[in-house]
This record gives sequence, structure tokens and C-alpha cells, in this order.
Amino acid sequence: MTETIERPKLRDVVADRLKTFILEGDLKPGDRLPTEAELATRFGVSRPSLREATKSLEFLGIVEARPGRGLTVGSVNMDRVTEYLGFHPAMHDVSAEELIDTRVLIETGVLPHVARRMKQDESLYDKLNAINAELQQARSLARWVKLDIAFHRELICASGLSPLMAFTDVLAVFFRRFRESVKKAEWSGGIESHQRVIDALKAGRVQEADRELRTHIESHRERI
Amino acid sequence: MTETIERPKLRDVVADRLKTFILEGDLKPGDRLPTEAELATRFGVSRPSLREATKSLEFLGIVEARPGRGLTVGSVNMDRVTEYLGFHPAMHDVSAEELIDTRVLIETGVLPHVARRMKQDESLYDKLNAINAELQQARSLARWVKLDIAFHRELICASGLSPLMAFTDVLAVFFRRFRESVKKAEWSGGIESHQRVIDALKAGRVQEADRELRTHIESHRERI
DNA sequence: GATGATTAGATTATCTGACAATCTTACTTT
DNA sequence: AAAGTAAGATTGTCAGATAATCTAATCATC
Repeated sequence: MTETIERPKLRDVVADRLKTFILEGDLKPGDRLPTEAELATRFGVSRPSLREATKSLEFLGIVEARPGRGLTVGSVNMDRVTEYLGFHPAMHDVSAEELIDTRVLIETGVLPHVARRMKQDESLYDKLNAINAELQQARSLARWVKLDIAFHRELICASGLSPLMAFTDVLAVFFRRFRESVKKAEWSGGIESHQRVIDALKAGRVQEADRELRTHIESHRERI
Repeated sequence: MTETIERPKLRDVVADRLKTFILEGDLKPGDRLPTEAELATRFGVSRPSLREATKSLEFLGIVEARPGRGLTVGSVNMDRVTEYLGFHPAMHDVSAEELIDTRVLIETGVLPHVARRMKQDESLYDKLNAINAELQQARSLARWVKLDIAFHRELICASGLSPLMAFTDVLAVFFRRFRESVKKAEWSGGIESHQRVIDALKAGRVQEADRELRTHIESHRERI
């Protein structure tokens, strides 16, 4: 039995040491770190190896690097992680049913928040309205799909719940194939549906918007 | 106003192209990728630059690399993400309000699905019950946090909407700090709350479960 | 003396090239 | 035919060099 001992990758060791370095120094976002060269000699590795470690951390926003300035402790934003969420084990082989149900859940769940914020900010309605107006003039399927995604994205955005934004983008990738199966005749129905949703929201009739949006999204169910 | 145009980092572009390469090729975990050298020439960058991109992705588990074998597709390693995002002081960037609202939205939105599936599958209730029973015997805060996360995760899982699972895992990382501020005296209240939720679900009283879960999650709001 | 422009230094970004470590595969030998 | 072996392929790591960019000090001008 040849125990294939997983030789610890150099950059993983470096990443871990850098983590403890930040922890033990009690460093806060914005604090400066030693330069790449100094860290490399301190950890006893070459600069490329050190860079592979720092770049991994930078990918998550844990550290930031700017030329001429050096390395600093960064601010984490979850966008980076959620952007690559499509590679989560749970995302493999997602059925169409699940996708539709998930979208209904999120988009209808967002409606009360949107309605509440709309009362204080007129521009939210205007934005959605503008997209829908453009949608009416769409001639190609590609443009229609693009604008339709933009509309629903803006709807989530209007809720102010930023974590959902990134997630929706992931979902959109998987959902695209359904949109592309939409026939031209069905466009107008979708646009009218959009309009009823945002008008109901503006008037504060959340339940009505909920019903309308639900049937709108679920109309995809027939096409599979 | 000095327009600091963020010049897109080369490795970020490469990472993104690699992501779309995997997505468009519909590659599954375990599938082989081209070699580093080939990818480098294909993307028009040097090998070190390409490596900084692949190593960033490898850090998340999205790709795996082994000498002599090459690059293969992986899936997101949540433990790794938790380990490095969980410690970071900059987690406070995502507002607590948004996190709580998002969790309420998703977990309450899931309840009708859970109730429906529970009717056809008793084991869903049993699983949740088992976790809650363990929760009662938790002695350390660390164990309590772990089990509490497991409970809410299982709740989402019971809905059968796997896309939400992926998202919840990420959210859990950011929510951890709230759980860790829970006092021991409050454990029991949480456990009873869990129990009322799943009992209501089993009985098909979705609205009651909704109310209960909503106040349960929103109880975190006071602690900030 | 204060202010603005310029320049020098520091630091990361990227590349070229090389060698070591390790796994896969095909070949050779029994 | 099976097992051991060697060659090839691929990632891991390193050294060194140049470009791009930011910071800070210096200098000229008013």
C-alpha cells in the first residue's frame, strides 16, 4: 500500500500562514501588509509561489493588491463566491421544475420589499417601466431575452437585498434556455404581465402582484 | 474627480473565461480540462498568469490540479470558503438587516414546498426532529451553532429546491457571527421554536409555521 | 510661504525560461 | 499474459527581468 501522502501544496501553506498573520496581528480592512518580496523571504518561498497564494486570497477579497501601493487587508464581498456558485454540488442536474419553483419563490418573496421601497423612491418604478418599454420595441429574440433578464434582475435589485442579486445571476444562466424557447407571439403577453406587476406594486397591492408574477413565471412550465 | 479606471486584472479575465469554458462545455466534476500550456496559449497569456487564475479557482475547489494528470473540474468546497471567509473581520460589510431579510424570505418561502413533500415522505419530519433532539443536548456553543446551521439547512433541503441549497451554504457563512452571539439561555427558546415550526408543517399549517419561523429568525435583529 | 507640477522610488503585473516532482502510458521482459 | 520498467506528459516551483502604476518627496512658480 503506497500511501499517497497528499503533499501539502506550497501555496496552501502560505495562504494559511498569511491567514494567521492577519489574525495574530489583529489587522483590519485597509491595514497594510508586508510587500510580496518580504513575505516571500519570510515564508521561505519564491515570489511566484507567494503570489499564487495571495492571488487566491485576493480572489475572495481577503487581501487587496495594487501596484505601487502594496498589499492590504481587503473587504469581503460575497459576490465573488456567489458568482461561482454554479459549481456548487447542488447545482448539478437541476430540473426545470426546481428552477421555476426557485424563481417563483425568490421573485414573489421580494415583492413586499419592493412595494415598501417604491413608496419612498419613485425612480424604482420608472426604471422598471423603462425596461418594459424597451421590451416592447425588441425585434430579435436575443434582445428580448436580454431585456427580459434585465427586467427581472431589476425587480430583485429594487428589493435592496443585495445577497439575492448575485444568486439571481447564477440562476439566470441556467434559466436562459427556457427563455430562448419563447415564441414571438408570446412576447406581448409577457410584457403586459410585467406591466401589471409593477403597476400593482406601485399601488401597493402586493398580493395582486404576487399572483400575476407567479403565473407569469410558471407559464414556462408548459414549454417543457 | 480622478477617474481611476479599474484596469481588469488579467487573471480575473482568465478565471472568468475558464468559468464560461466549463459552463458552455457543460463539463461535470471529474471531467478533464486542457493543460495549462494549452489554456495559456488559447487565452493568449503566459503560464504564470494562467496559473494565478487556475490556482484561485482551485482554492475554491472549482478546478483540481494534479501533477502528471492535468486539470480537472471540481465543485465548490464550502469548507474552504467558510474557513477563510469566516475568520475575516471584513464580514461586517454585508448589512445585518439584509442578511436577516434574505434568510426570512428564503426560509419562509420554502415552507409550502416542505409541507407538501412532508405529506408524502414521513422521513423529512424525522430528520428535522432528530437534529432538534441533538440540539437539546448540545453543551458547547460551537456544537450548538453547527447543529442550528444543520437544522436550517435541512429545512431548505426538505423543499427539494437544490439551487437554494447552494445559496444557503454561502449565506450561512455570513450569518455565523449572529449565531455566535447567542447566549446559552436563548438556546432553549430557539429549540422550542424549531419544534413548533416542524410540527406545524407536519400538520399542514403552513401559515402558522411561517409566522413562527419569521419571528425566530428575526429575533437576531435585537442582538445588533 | 503656499501651491501645483514633476520626478524618483517603491511595488505589483506580467512575461520568459528552466528544472524538479509526480503521474500516466506504453513498452519490455519474463 | 502479467508484471515491472522506462519514457513522456503535466503540474510544481524557482530565478530573473521588464512594464505599469501608485506614493511621496522635490522643485519651481506665484
